[in-house]
Amino acid sequence: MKNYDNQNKVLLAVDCIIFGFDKKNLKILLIKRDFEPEKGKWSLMGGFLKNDENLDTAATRVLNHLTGLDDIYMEQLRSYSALDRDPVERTVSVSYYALINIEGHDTLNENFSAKWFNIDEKPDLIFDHNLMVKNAMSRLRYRASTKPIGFELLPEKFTMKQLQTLYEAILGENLDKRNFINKINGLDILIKTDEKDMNSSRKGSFFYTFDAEKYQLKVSDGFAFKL
Amino acid sequence: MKNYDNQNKVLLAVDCIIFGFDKKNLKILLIKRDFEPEKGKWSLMGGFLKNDENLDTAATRVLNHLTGLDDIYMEQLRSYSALDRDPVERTVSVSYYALINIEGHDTLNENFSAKWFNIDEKPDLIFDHNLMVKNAMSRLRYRASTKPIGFELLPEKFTMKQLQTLYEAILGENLDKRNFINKINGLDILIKTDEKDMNSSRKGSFFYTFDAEKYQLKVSDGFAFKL
DNA sequence: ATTTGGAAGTGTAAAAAATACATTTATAAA
DNA sequence: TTTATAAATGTATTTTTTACACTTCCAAAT
Repeated sequence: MKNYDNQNKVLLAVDCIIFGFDKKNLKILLIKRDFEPEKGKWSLMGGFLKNDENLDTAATRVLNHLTGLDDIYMEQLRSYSALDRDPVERTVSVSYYALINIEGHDTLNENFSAKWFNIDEKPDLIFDHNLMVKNAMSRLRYRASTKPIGFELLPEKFTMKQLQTLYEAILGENLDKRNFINKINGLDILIKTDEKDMNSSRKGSFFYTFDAEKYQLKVSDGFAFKL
Repeated sequence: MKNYDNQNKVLLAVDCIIFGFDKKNLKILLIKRDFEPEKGKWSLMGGFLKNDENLDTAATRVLNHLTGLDDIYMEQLRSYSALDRDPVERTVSVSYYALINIEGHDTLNENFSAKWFNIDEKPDLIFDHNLMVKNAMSRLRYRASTKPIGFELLPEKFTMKQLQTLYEAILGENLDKRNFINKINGLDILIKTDEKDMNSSRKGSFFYTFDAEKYQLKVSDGFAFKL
């Protein structure tokens, strides 16, 4: 047998839910369609799987094409295969989410009309993209409580307040400042620098950095991140 | 624009990780390939997506084809797309897991050489199916602790011991009998029948049933299953 | 009728984790 | 030097989780 004859092939796409954080709000990157159908509506950035790449590669390519960024945290979510999900042609799509530290990396490919939206001000999207975003949010919430992926969204140096604000945005609830700090400090994976952010207050607040090496060491000693 | 021209199409398959429980052991249903390549090796049950069905439908069809069963709990897991994962032809596969109450439902389609294996006696599988099973186990563990899916694997009436044995098999660890019972009873979603299972001991142990209605009511009141 | 063996059934104390909560401190600007 | 404002800090309480051992019930054997 040389190949699987007479089986239906299908168009396979990837769609990226791109999350970012600007020190205050959790954001999502969307593009405005400038072609039919649904011209003028907002959508996720996507692309078709090519014969010479796997899905992770395709998702990375699509993200890179829009943002120019490499080495971004991405994770496959799930497949969407409703028969009529794309009115143009039957297409199955696999969603991925990406976490971007917006700081400095806000230069987007001009060929797309892309825009960052606050997650709670997201416009209505085409096809089943609203559902994809909803599912991505729920995965993000889960992941953020079991892996320190939150740090992917922050600049190298961040304040406790920024970290807490980010987690509040992800979890969608307010957290008690003292309990939050106690818990984070208990994890023992942050380094307190001697620099201060003087923008937010007169007193200034210390910058921290995430200690990836220490984190990895702890993980290999059986430590499991749990926020 | 009528369709997406010049884009590569791909074969899309579903592969099913079929879990069962026989009152003692967590099991997985595998089929023996009677064609090349890898003839004689064990594999997951799978099939190709057809043009007129979505992935859930395809997975349900594949499962039904092998077991004759309908109305089985299935959940999509993830996609596997390595370029060389199937030596015959480039194929992307979406894995699903199913939970079957083996009790009485052990008649399998004779056209496949299918066999139930204890999960810890699983043979080596073809392609990337070992990885699929590993990932399915980890999803099963997570789901079993956040949704009462364990009950899908049990017959309508079951003893506390059977339920505990099942959860031990899923979680891969021994649980304290009293703590387990206290926790389950605390959930208040079981009905204690006045029948006893006289097979396991002279004293006999009471049968319980899962109260799906009560569970649904509690869920809509904001209750979240957490074991 | 009595004994026996073995799983079923049951509760509590201790430890750990999560939560609720209010005052002091540092600094720039007025 | 006063003031305004966010940063920083600790503890008591409640809830959850864990550890742990004896009694009960019944069929089978005597």
